[in-house]
Amino acid sequence: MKLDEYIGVIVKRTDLKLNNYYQKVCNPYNITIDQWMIFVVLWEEEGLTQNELAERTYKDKTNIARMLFLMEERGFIHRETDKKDRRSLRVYLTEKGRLLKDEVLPPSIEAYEKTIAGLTEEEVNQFRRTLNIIYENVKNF
Amino acid sequence: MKLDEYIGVIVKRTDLKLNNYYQKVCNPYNITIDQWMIFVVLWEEEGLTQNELAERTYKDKTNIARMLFLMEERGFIHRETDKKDRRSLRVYLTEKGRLLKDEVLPPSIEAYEKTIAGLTEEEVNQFRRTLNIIYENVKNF
DNA sequence: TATAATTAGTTGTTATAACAACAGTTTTTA
DNA sequence: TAAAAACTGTTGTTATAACAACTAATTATA
Repeated sequence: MKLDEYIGVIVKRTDLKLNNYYQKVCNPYNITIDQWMIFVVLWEEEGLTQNELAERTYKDKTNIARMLFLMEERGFIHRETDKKDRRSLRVYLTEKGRLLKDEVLPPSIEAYEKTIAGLTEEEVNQFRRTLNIIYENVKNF
Repeated sequence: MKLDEYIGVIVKRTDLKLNNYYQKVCNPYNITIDQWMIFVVLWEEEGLTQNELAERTYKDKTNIARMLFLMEERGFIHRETDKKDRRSLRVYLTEKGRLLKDEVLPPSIEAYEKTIAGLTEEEVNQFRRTLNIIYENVKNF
């Protein structure tokens, strides 16, 4: 079986390019693509715990912790210990982090449009469905 | 726009799980999933240069060099300077690397089957086509 | 043919991914 | 209610990803 026939290989190949592309969209704002993911979540809802952020971004809590450390250091977010459960840290945007939304969101959406250029809406939906089946097939291994 | 709506995000999410899955298939043989990719290429054709390997695995030549360094250290491959072009290193499997093929290939193919479980052949083909369009859309940014 | 440009691979740096082990806190349960 | 179990986040480690800067070898060109 040739390398390209493995679904994992072509998904990874595409993921890397998508990453590069979205990273370039983020570069003018000096954020990484993974920080961008955290921002997209926080722009919708602040005050999540690190665990909740990890779930929503499909990332490991270990790595989320380190990303948030960098984002805090750079003044985009701050973290507060939950009063009721002192194990949890709740994550809030700073003014700097909030202001980024209006700058970063338009080019993000534009990038999305370019990603699906040449595809019909039905093709995109079918793609999402199939990708989801594949995700479900492998997620518990 | 919600995080999950971005194609890049759901592709990455699936890629990570696929990676985890294939890594678990590789674990019994003490190789990483990225080393597995290099093996799959070398089992088909030895004597490629590092650049050629980088192209075929869609990886950066910098990273390929470091992966091959580890694989050489662990006795899976060896590298020989090309006689005609002394800049190039050609990569060959050792006996240890070659013997791995019969062990690793069957579970790899089995993993592929599990990946596409519940999908028709046409759905898989359509998925490959759409993924390819997305890849082409973003690869040059 | 001497110099410039290109090519192949390496080294250094910053960031993410996964996993194991750990500390402190909270919840279960015996 | 005291001990055990579960939970939240951190630290340490190994490996990959991307990029810039570099060495050495080869090819192009003036």
